[in-house]
Amino acid sequence: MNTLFKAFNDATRREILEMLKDGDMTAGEIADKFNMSKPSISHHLDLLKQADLVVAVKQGQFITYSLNMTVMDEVLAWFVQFKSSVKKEEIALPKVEKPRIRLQINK
Amino acid sequence: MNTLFKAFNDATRREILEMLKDGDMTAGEIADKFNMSKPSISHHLDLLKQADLVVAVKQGQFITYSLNMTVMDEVLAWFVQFKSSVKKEEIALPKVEKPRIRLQINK
DNA sequence: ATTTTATTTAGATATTTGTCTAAATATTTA
DNA sequence: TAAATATTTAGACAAATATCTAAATAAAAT
Repeated sequence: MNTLFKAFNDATRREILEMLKDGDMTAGEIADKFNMSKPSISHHLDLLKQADLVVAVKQGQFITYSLNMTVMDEVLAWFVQFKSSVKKEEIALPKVEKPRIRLQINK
Repeated sequence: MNTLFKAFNDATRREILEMLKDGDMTAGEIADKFNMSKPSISHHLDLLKQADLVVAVKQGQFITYSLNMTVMDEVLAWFVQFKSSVKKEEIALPKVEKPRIRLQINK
């Protein structure tokens, strides 16, 4: 889970994932969409790969990246499981406020 | 989403969330469960609060933390939406391999 | 009123992360 | 075989992060 959450914790990487929803892309095509050096994008792709969120396939001199939905499902499952295992608390009764005004009896 | 993913990107913070599933806890109770200084835990609680994942309520000298499931639902929705908007690709036909052996006719 | 208890804020520091440029690798084209 | 193209690896550096100790704040107990 650690590697997975780390992968998600960056706007560029999340954008890459969003882009890959519409179909596979080569490293170069991905890099062209960003105002960032190719080595930087390469590094982001590496982190996504480490997290198993994407798969890289070498085709000649190109490397095509595609989404791995299996892992996406795992993350989803983590959240669903989390939600379902939350213990419902008794409804907390509203606390009675300390009165700001009180009856004063002067002798 | 940024603040949210940042909050999730730490094992200690995820553990705190898991702990709160079983019921509300004070800052001190939470800190006692970790081998880490109170200021550090306080900092983690602050990030969880910024992400709206927890709510802090001061009760006398104690501060009680509880889960905010609303935001959990938002994250879940993000993943569900992501999944549902993935375009299905045509099934890639297996590439025909370059034959390693071929019929040779010698004159 | 003073001390104790619960918690946070401030400031310092080591580690991790994101980015860059330059160089290396691998493949295709001329 | 040499040049061009696609991509990664290596190394440097600044910014962000997680952690700590010491000090500040605020409420409760003595």
